[in-house]
Amino acid sequence: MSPINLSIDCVVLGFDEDQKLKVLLIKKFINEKNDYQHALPGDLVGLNEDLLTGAQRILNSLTSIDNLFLDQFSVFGDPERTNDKKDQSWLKMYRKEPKERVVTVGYIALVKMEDYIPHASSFAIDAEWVELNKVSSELAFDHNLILNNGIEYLRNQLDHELVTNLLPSKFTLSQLQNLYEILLDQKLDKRNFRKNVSKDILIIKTDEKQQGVAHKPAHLYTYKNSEN
Amino acid sequence: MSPINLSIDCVVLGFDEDQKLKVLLIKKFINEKNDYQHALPGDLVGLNEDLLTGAQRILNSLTSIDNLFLDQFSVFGDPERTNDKKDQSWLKMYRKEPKERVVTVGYIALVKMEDYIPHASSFAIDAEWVELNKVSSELAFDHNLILNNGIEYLRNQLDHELVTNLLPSKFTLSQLQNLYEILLDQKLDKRNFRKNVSKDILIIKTDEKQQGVAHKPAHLYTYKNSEN
DNA sequence: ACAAAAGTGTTTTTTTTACACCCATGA
DNA sequence: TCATGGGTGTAAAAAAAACACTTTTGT
Repeated sequence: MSPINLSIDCVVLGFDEDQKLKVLLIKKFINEKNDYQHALPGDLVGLNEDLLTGAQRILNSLTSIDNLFLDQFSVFGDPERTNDKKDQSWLKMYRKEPKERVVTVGYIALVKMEDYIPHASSFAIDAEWVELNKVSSELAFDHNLILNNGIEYLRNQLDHELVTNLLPSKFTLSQLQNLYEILLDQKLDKRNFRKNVSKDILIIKTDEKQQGVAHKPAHLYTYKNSEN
Repeated sequence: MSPINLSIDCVVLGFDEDQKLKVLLIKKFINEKNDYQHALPGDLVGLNEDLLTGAQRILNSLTSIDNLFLDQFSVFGDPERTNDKKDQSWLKMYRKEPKERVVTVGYIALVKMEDYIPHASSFAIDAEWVELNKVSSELAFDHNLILNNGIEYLRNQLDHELVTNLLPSKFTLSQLQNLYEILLDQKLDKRNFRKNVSKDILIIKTDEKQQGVAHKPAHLYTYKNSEN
């Protein structure tokens, strides 16, 4: 019998029409008085469940979509990570052994927010997208740390395939650049950006153009997946 | 009660006079008939032990040196990873619940082999340095995978501080280059290598030279730690 | 004098960065 | 005709790669 519990916490990032990068947080009560706190969606790993499968299960149960990207980025094993008063308060409500240590594996996902229909899972009273710069600095457990680590990891992993997956199947280069800028939180040079994109043989110019925009319509591009 | 056990496995790399990169493996009996197998040094995490502390403890108990570098690189959580016949045979001898799942965190260390005095820990009948290309493809559990992942991670982490730590406090640039070549398993251009090194203000030329070599003696350099 | 490793610069190529104007459309 | 975002190329700078001969020492 080992008193170390293993959990997975998912940093689920999405972006939407208002051009903000958001993270999916759940809201949960930490006592009987309706006090609540926000947390990353996460849960204990199933007894016989592979970690990636577990991450997918947890993510899917919270977002009901297939993930576009899901990657393990770190383990958080500070023995004190669940000992904060608020965290203990919550654990006492939901876990048989609230004092047992929980080591958690961080997974990061990047999803199309428009595809997402949020529904809160068992102990979550709400699941909502929160702009990154509006995220409380007092998330449950060490979730602020996990979130920051996850974002940093993601920024190092960005590539055209991953990013185009967040766009409609036909997209403009400005949409793509804009998305990179949001994800990296950094302005990019338009001409240099297009020079790079043009070297990627998987990004293909279609015959179509934007319709009904009050300016010169942009060409639409598509990402050619290697299995196509 | 969670039946998931958490362990740490250390990929401890060292190199020595014969200019080979080696990994520290332990040898353990897998039955009563003196059949044995090799494995990475690893053990269960202490109940209340921080992961890095645990990695240091396990490494230290096996090598009796302070580590120069120790970094978490991945988690291995395949529920089947301990189910191989040989592995079960070993687990039956040493664990109360051999069928319980074990999730392991991979740590990588890089040490000066000359400082190392191997002594086998409890269940290890031997601890020895093995050349990388002579490592059995049948290490315990998923240790071949862990080893390969660790090496790849390490190669991406190399820098002058880390590498000079493996050398005597005064070293020649050829020694340094040679060490990079061993670690990267790749030849480097001498002039370009020295050009890079010369840009690093922490690598300092001393007044001394090699003594008693049958060729032009090389200058000795030293690495200036930021705390000096 | 020879063997062995030390030491040294220049050129080419590639990659990255900086930068400004005309175009097509809808309102 | 105007406002809006679309689209385009070149030059400079920086980084990376290729490449060969002379020097100093011990034997």
